[in-house]
Amino acid sequence: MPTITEEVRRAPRRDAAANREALLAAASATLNEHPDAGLEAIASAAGLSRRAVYGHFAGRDELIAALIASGATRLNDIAATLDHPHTPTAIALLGARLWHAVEHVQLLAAMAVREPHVDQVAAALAPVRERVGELVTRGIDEGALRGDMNPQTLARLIERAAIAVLLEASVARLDDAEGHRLVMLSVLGTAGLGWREAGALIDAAPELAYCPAPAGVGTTAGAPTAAAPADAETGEEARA
Amino acid sequence: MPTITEEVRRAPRRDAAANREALLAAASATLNEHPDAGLEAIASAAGLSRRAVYGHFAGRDELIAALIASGATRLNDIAATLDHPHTPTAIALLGARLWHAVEHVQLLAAMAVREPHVDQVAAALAPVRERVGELVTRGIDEGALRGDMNPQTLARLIERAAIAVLLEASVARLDDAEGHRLVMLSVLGTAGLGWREAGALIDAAPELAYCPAPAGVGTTAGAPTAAAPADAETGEEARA
DNA sequence: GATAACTTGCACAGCAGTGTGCAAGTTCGT
DNA sequence: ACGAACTTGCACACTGCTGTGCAAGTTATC
Repeated sequence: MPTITEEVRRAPRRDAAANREALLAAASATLNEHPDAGLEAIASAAGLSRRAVYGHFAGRDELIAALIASGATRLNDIAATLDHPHTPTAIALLGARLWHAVEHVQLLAAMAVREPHVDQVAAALAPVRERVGELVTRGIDEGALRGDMNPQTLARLIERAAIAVLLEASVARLDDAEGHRLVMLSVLGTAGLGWREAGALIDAAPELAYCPAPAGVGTTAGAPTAAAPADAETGEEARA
Repeated sequence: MPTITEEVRRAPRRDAAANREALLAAASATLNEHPDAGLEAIASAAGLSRRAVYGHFAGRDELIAALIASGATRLNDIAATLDHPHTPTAIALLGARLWHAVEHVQLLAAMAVREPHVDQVAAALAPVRERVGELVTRGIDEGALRGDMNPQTLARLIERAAIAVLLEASVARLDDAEGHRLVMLSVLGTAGLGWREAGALIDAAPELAYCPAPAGVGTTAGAPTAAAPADAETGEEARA
């Protein structure tokens, strides 16, 4: 007897939650290709009508807000559950991990420039920024990272370097292994390491080696023309 | 007697051209802060009414198109009138030169992500891309740049590294000298040089030294609340 | 100072998107 | 199979922008 307040109410239908997820997934996919896509496009990509969206979200902004929150959580988790005694390795590792969340990064990056959401993205991503800031400061103190610029600035540049590769991934058709290595190289280069040094570091550290996709899921960068349900890809699975 | 076809027509008023320039300048300033600003905002920033805009441009898109074209010309010129036997120096120099055209780069970068203009920006910027591609290829062949990635890819990453700094300039308040050095460091780092190596290179090459603003013009990054005419900045001056 | 060039203000049409209300349908849970 | 949960389709109001027409004003130029 699930009394909510004082009324006997039937449990919500299971497909409702499923549709909500479908909407989020479709929104993620659609907005990655057309960041200004309307609710119509998103809804129909999820196999629903525009009207149905308002049954799950208060409106467009709330839908996107949920998307941002979910993406940011993912990225923040990545940054939080990560460390390595050798700071450059830690930073490369961070880049590599981000590679496995490309779509999220791409989406967040797109929204970080679209007016209603700028502040929200910035706020939601504060933890990662914080973490990167720590790593960079530590690295500079150890003399393991470049000592010729402000830690804050360096942190932002590293962040942008990573994003640059992840965005480039959509243009140039990078396969998983390429992308994996490229983010690390780019990030390390920005961090001050010479290219041979960076390459050697990556090849030496087993943690940084590329291990092919765990299952058959496949982190596709080029999206499937939308309209593909693509269920479980919003907030699940996280293993080393 | 200025007969155009067969009618005697008075020469166009001089202030019309001035207003056109004012519009372009205002648009540049306004769009740099609010990339989605409407014609109303732009026009009034230029001291004109929205209606007057249509006397100079067919519409919003054409106004922006003009802006893009002008900005791209500037950047293409920079890339064209530039070379140095030492490839890394050439690349650093390119970065440094771009620093003196921050506003243009910022604007172009913003428009390169706004739907109606994506293709146009890409097309207009082809020459710079071409040039960067040449330099990178040359550098790799010489062994002066990193040899661990596709030239095309490296070129794009260097491009993005430069843009990253120029965008960061708006956030962190970088003064001219800082920015100048930072772009070069960032670009060289992405190109594969270690940070000490890059620093040494910059300090050694007199071409790369920062020489303060030529006149009292000042390439301000933080915009002057718009409404500033800022006349000659469309397509002039190019020296070695 | 006449006159064309240019600006203004307003009114209007149009478009694309959002958010709502409601009646009718479909589908899941019990 | 009943009923609630959920979806649909349509209609509508509303917002914020673009683009146009026109009459009346201002201003540079001849």
